[in-house]
Amino acid sequence: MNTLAEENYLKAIYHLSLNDSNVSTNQIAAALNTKAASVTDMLKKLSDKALINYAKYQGVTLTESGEKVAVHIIRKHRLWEYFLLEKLDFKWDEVHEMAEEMEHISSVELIDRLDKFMDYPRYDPHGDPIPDRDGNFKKHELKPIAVLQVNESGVISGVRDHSAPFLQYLEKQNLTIGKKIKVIEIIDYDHSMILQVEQNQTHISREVAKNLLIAI
Amino acid sequence: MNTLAEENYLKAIYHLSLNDSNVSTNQIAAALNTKAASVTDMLKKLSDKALINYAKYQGVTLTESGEKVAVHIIRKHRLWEYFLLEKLDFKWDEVHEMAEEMEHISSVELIDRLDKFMDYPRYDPHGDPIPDRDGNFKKHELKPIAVLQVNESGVISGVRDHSAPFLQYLEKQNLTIGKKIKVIEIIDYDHSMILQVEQNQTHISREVAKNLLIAI
DNA sequence: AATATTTTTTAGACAAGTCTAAATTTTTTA
DNA sequence: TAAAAAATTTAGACTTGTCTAAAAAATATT
Repeated sequence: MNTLAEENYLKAIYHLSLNDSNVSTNQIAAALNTKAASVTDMLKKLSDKALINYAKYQGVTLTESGEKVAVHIIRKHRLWEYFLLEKLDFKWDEVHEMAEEMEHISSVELIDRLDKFMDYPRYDPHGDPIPDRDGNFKKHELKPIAVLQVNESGVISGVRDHSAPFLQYLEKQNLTIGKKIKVIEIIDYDHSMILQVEQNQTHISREVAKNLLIAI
Repeated sequence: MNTLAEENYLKAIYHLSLNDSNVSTNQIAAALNTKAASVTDMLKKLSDKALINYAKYQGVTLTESGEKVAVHIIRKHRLWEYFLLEKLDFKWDEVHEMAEEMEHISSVELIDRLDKFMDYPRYDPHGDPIPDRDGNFKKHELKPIAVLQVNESGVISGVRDHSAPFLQYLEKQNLTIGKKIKVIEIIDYDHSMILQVEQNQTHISREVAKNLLIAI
């Protein structure tokens, strides 16, 4: 098995790979809140274990087996998040930190039974897809609200920023998963947007519009 | 917070304290499958953190705060065991290993909600009492079947050995928590016992009789 | 009570994972 | 395209938790 540190590196590399096919040392260092030198050390270890493709100064990609490990960790993370929300009544901004610890529980049988216990949920509380036991899942086709034009609408289906402050803000604005929104106005000056959400209108910054995702 | 290693030491010391008020370095080493020298090193750290009372060559006891930490870990362990058995349908011989990992999940709120979710169970699948959130629980008054005389009976209420092989053996012999047993005969030669369990009779060794507990 | 045995501690070493500071490579810019 | 800047790696060090071998203390034995 892999150590906790190794698992966290693989997960970080996986997430970063979604934006850039080749992930740099500095990106990983920033994601894990550590120093570039530490990352280099770990990349050698992961490379020795054939979990990543690594050439000095060239950045990294996950190997097939590295990706498999990463996806399984993400499966565990998202299933535990779903459990915390659905069964233990936590709010969507509270579950991430706990799931960060729980995702490292090793038993495969445990996670398969948890999956069954919850009747095989397909999406976690933040709208992210939950991989099945074979690692398969729909990479969801979402786009940020920021790309919408005036009068266009969509259904809130995910978030790009998973931090508690952002989620708490969304909760307060009633901008939660499943809600239908429509763009009423886009302010030229700062590209902020006025949205119709159910009976109310909300004014959101471009920053928020870029981090809130709707189904295509 | 305490490290994983520290938590495991505290838990081991707690369990050993139930038999001997003063716990020795070698006992801890045996319990944790490590070397006496390593134990000495850790005892110094735990002593520095005021979690144990330690004087060279004299063995250790837990301080009040050390015991509090240990009991909370045990609370987590037993609640997770209960969850695995009741909600995920694992068998009683399968839950211990997983709970060894899960007991280190740190969130107190999580464990309190898990407790509520399961409606505040008082005993885990092995008959051990589950401490409440304040660390209170009935230290149960059980005795091994080995102390019974012929014709005496009791209700199986706990085990002293929590290993999977022992539990699997008990399961096969139908000697599970809640079953009523009666001593039919004690063999002089090896002190093995013949028990009546429901409609059947079972012959158990003295070894087994010492590790199977009944309510007083 | 003196010696032998067992238990415990100390000393020194190692692996994992991290760090700072310096060196090297790559990329950018003038 | 050569110098400057940024990114990355190397070198050496530190912490945690572990180990083996040797020393010291406690306990048991004769």
